[in-house]
Amino acid sequence: MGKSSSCDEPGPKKGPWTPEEDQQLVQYIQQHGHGSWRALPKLAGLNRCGKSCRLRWTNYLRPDIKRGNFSQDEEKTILHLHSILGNKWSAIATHLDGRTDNEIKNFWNTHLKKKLMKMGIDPITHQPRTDLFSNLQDLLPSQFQPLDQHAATTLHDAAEAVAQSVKLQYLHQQYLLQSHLLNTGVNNYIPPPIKGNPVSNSSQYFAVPEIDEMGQDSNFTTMASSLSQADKNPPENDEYPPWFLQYSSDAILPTHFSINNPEDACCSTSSNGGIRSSTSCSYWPELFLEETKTDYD
DNA sequence: AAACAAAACAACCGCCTCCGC
DNA sequence: GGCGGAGGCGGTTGTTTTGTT
Repeated sequence: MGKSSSCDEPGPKKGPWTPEEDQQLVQYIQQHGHGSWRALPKLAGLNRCGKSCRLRWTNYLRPDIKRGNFSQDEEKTILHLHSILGNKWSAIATHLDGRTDNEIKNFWNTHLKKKLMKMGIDPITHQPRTDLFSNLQDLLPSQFQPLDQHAATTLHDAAEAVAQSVKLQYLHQQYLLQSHLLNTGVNNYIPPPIKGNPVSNSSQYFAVPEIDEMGQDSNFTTMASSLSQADKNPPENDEYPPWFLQYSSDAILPTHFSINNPEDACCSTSSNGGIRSSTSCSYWPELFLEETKTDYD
């Protein structure tokens, strides 16, 4: 720590590399190998510090570097590995041929992080952003707070809140399933059976607003549709990533709301004068079970 | 077409770990 | 075991490119 390096000394050029410098560096390494990075600049006739040369070579000039946009598969791999490894860019890079840690890091910071946040997922923990839900609660008028006895009389606003909640859950579920799919290498993943009382397999249950705007792809739409089907070949519990199981046990659908507008959300509700109601959600395995409320009166 | 903003990317910096002495 | 040099890593900054008004 605090040691001087060749880069700390005054003299060596900094900033963007010129094509001539690139050529000099490539030529030297091709002929002699890089050897000692510290000694390389002098030997190659470059007015750069060794560290700068190493970075330029490993991040840009190396012949095996893959340029261009990240593919869907690469994106999924990064998401999955990041959920396990965190910001260990070099470790992640070892799983992606031709991609450098720097490139992956940049891609994460400029694309994936924002994408996850947009989906309501904390990019650090890969868990749902609970702050969104607490904010949602804050936004509700006081008469709609969960314990309020009269909340059920204003179903429309409550349903909107649930729809938001459900949408975020849905988007998160997409993410989990994509990650699981990647993890298991299964191309036609059929989720486990749905507990409770699935309402129907009507397509309306997949009409979640703004899915396309949130980066939905057609493959996943197909997979999501399969969620309403009967169990065919469910994976064993231990095949799920740990965070999937944890999330599944932490269903956060508000329990004192009722929905009277199923096409606005992914749930269906039967109600009894707005006082007693039940809500069934049909396509999140073990996540949205049938909720029956009887405590209002 | 110009100005400005946002996004993307390359490069730098400080710190850490490893390894030889 | 301690020290110091070299290389590596992750965070951050600076520059360039692209998009928008």
